[in-house]
Amino acid sequence: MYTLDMSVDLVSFAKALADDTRQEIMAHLCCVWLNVGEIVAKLEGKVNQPTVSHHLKKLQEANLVLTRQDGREHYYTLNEDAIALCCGRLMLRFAPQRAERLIRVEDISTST
Amino acid sequence: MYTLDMSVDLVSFAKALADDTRQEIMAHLCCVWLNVGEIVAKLEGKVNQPTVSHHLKKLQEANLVLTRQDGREHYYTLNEDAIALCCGRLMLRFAPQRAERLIRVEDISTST
DNA sequence: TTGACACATTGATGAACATCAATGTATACT
DNA sequence: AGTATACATTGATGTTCATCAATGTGTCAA
Repeated sequence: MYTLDMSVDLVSFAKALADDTRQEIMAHLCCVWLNVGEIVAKLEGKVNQPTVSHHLKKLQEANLVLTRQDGREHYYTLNEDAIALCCGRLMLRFAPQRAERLIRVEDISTST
Repeated sequence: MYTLDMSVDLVSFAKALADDTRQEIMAHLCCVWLNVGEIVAKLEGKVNQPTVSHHLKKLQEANLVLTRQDGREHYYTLNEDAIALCCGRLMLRFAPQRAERLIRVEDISTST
């Protein structure tokens, strides 16, 4: 059962997702831990390291990534629980008649 | 079964949601048809009519609202199908290990 | 401790965007 | 035809934001 205190408001969630580079980073972080250098490499010159760090900070502020430090290297991965919660709440709020057919409503808090 | 041609890419979807006023308008349009004047009234002076028209245009470009004209009045409501599709695809892409427990995967296109 | 490495932070710059007053356009009424 | 209504569009303005070069901070290795 998800509770509100681990949540993120839906505007912040949308803002965190509202950038092409950030979604590309997120796709690379799905189900795997990568450090910053590896992420920069995956982006193949599209952006530089400070830009990646900037986006990682934004994602962290939105609670969409988990962090682990190992020596000098900082590893990131997606916070699937938070993402699934936000997606579920988005659907409940803006597509409630579809949501009731698609998702396990009892697992998502319905309070605003 | 949803198909890709009615879809919206997930960055555009997020950008459409990435504004406080727009989400407030969307909340008012959930499961009900309202014309522009009624939406302006619901916002209680927060923004003016041109701003509401601007946001409605953005939502329409993102395919998140349906439109109907009746005389001089233009009515809007949420496009729940498109919203549910985008939420489902977001979950499949960024929280796949949660999505497989929560949603009817067979109803959502998995192609990129 | 000195040098190299991994990453974060700062400051500057240009682009995207929300907002509104003013105006345009289409519809309805008389 | 003429006026009023409902909404869209335009142009201007201030803000938010993505990006990068330069620099700072912490960690490892010799």
